[in-house]
Amino acid sequence: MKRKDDKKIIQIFQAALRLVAEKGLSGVTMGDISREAGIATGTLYVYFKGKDELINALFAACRENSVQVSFKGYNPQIPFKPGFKNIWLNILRYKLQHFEEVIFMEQCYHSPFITNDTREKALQLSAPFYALIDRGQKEQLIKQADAGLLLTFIIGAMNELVKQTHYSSITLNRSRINTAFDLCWDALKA
Amino acid sequence: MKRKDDKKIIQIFQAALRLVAEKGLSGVTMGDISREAGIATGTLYVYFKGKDELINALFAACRENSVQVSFKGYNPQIPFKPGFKNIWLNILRYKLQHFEEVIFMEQCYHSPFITNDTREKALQLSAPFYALIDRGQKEQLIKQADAGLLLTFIIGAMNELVKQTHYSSITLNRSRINTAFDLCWDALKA
DNA sequence: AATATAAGCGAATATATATTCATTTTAAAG
DNA sequence: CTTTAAAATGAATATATATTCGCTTATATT
Repeated sequence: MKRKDDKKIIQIFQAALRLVAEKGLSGVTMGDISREAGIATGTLYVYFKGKDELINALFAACRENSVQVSFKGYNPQIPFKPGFKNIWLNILRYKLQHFEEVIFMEQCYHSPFITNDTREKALQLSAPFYALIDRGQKEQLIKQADAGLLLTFIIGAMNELVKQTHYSSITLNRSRINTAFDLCWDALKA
Repeated sequence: MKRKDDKKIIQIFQAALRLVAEKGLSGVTMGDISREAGIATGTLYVYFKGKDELINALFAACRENSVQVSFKGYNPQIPFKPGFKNIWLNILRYKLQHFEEVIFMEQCYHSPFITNDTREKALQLSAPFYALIDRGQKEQLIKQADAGLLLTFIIGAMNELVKQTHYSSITLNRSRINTAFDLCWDALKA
């Protein structure tokens, strides 16, 4: 007896991510994915019921992974601003290093592939971010505006930064990163 | 003899926009578009050589239109901040009223449909925005950071705001709009 | 009003893509 | 080492989609 190979799922996911970032969700076929992953097309159907399931599983995996990474090293003991910056940098680093995920998630949001259930579950994972904003507001450090609005601002700006960085191939050096963070912080601060 | 009908092109474009916003670029077929536009599938090919040309033409039209609208009412005579806010509001209004275009443009960017040529031309239309930032910097009103970075911030935050508004169906009332603008301005101001 | 010319049509065709399945390969268990 | 069950394969099939084309309809021009 042979066991399903977890490594193969990762191969499949990475192949799909690479291809979607390059050609968009509309331009990627099951055949493309299998070729890029170095397996036969039929094998995809051993791991996933079909294209829908594959895309939904990948979407969920990306979302979970990204939330996990964001709070790495976060400790509520340390003061808000450095703690916030740590998270901000975690997210930025992650998105720069996993550019394909940024594009994939963006493309997915308006595709018929993603089910409402998958969407819902992704949304629920945002809770820690709301809690973070809440802390900053309780400490009177950031504006008393709707947390959703503030998060929208932070994430929207960062996503666009990551995309612009990727296309322009301007290297995002330390100075540029700090400038970007200052823009973000000045926007938020009370 | 019968002439090609400009109104029909608009019908086709609007149908395509509606469908892409709903189902994503990957989920929209030529058949869908013709049905939604109320014409026969073959007629699409009277107006466009094929799907590629249709998508590229729509992309270019959206981009031109949005730049046009942005600077409506702008007058370099009036002080920078209200002039800037006017433009910011123009863009926000436009994006809220033409949500399908926001999604369509986003989806297109990473699709194999859009040619490099189309992409290039879209980029060139950004010149007036760079000029605007330049003015603000010369007047010492906004930060002396790279203009591309500042624009990225403004546009990224706004796009996300528009999307979040649409999904959450939180109405963006005057107070919320002003809060959002303040976030933006506080980020930029010197 | 007659004619010419292009738009408009949609079923038929060509093409691309997802999915299945009979067969082969792999590796765990006895 | 043999057996066995599941994974892996990829050509074959089913399905979906883009595109074409012979024909009809509309309307400018004479």
